[in-house]
Amino acid sequence: MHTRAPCARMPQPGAVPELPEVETIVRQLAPLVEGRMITAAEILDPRWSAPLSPDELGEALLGRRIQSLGRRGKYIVWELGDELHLVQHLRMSGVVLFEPDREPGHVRVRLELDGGRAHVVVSDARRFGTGQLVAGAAELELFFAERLGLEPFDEDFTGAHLRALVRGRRTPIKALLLDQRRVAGVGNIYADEALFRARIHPERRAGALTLAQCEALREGVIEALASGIDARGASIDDFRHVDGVRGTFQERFLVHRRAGEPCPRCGGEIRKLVVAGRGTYVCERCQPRPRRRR
DNA sequence: AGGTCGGCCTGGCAGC
DNA sequence: TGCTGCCAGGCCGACC
Repeated sequence: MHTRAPCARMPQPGAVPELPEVETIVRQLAPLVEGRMITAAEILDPRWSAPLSPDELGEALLGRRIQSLGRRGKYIVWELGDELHLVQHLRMSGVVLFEPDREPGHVRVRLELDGGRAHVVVSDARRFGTGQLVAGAAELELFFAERLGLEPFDEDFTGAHLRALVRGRRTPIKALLLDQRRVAGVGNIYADEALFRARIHPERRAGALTLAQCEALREGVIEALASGIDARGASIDDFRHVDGVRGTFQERFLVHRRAGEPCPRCGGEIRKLVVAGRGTYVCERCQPRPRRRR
């Protein structure tokens, strides 16, 4: 049992890795693993390696040199040479640790690098995380093309681009933001923060947004994500840096998980709703509720 | 074909 | 105190 400062009003459970959390991991881990060789690979959970068996995936990783570590959406991409890639997703509770002081719980993967000079451990309490091999540069492109829209920091991610994405869509704007095929990397936390910044109600019909609102939303998404990266991610429950340290973005949430607290902009009360099946936090004074229509 | 919903999974919490 | 049950939530596939 490690000591943990008792935290008043600490919401549980939570924080899932989204773009800023994955970016934080990749930035920290890349210089520690790039150029190193995988000299042992132990996969302890067949769900992680599926459809390959743990042995098959372990075998494929063995003897590979890590060329580079990158991110696309919420995926971590391990480039292993000869156009082979390990595409890793942390899903709900995945954590990647480098040389952990203590053995963490729920270890699913253990990589030994350079004959034991370094170790990487993947821990994942809820077991949704995955690692799959994608062979070929074109195949990797296709893998992401089928699953992910533009990166929010791509220069083509503009208000006009968003306007084109939402056109004719009747789904709530929050559901659209959470759809990785439309916008890559935004999850529940950053969707709430981005919509608050843009003063748009999460239940607003996507297709009803004006160009000006799409431009504001683009700004909101980028500012929320950049702020999250700057704070090295949010740790409510599971998320940790590669050295086990917590992120700090949860301290900077404007509305997310702040039901009952005053809005930082107008002082009105922050409310919790359910939108697209997700806990959703909103200041309905700053983000006016859409009029009922059909 | 766009939209919605259930399943996967488990720690932690509420409720009794 | 200890047990049960319920919830979160990314992504995928089934369904309408």
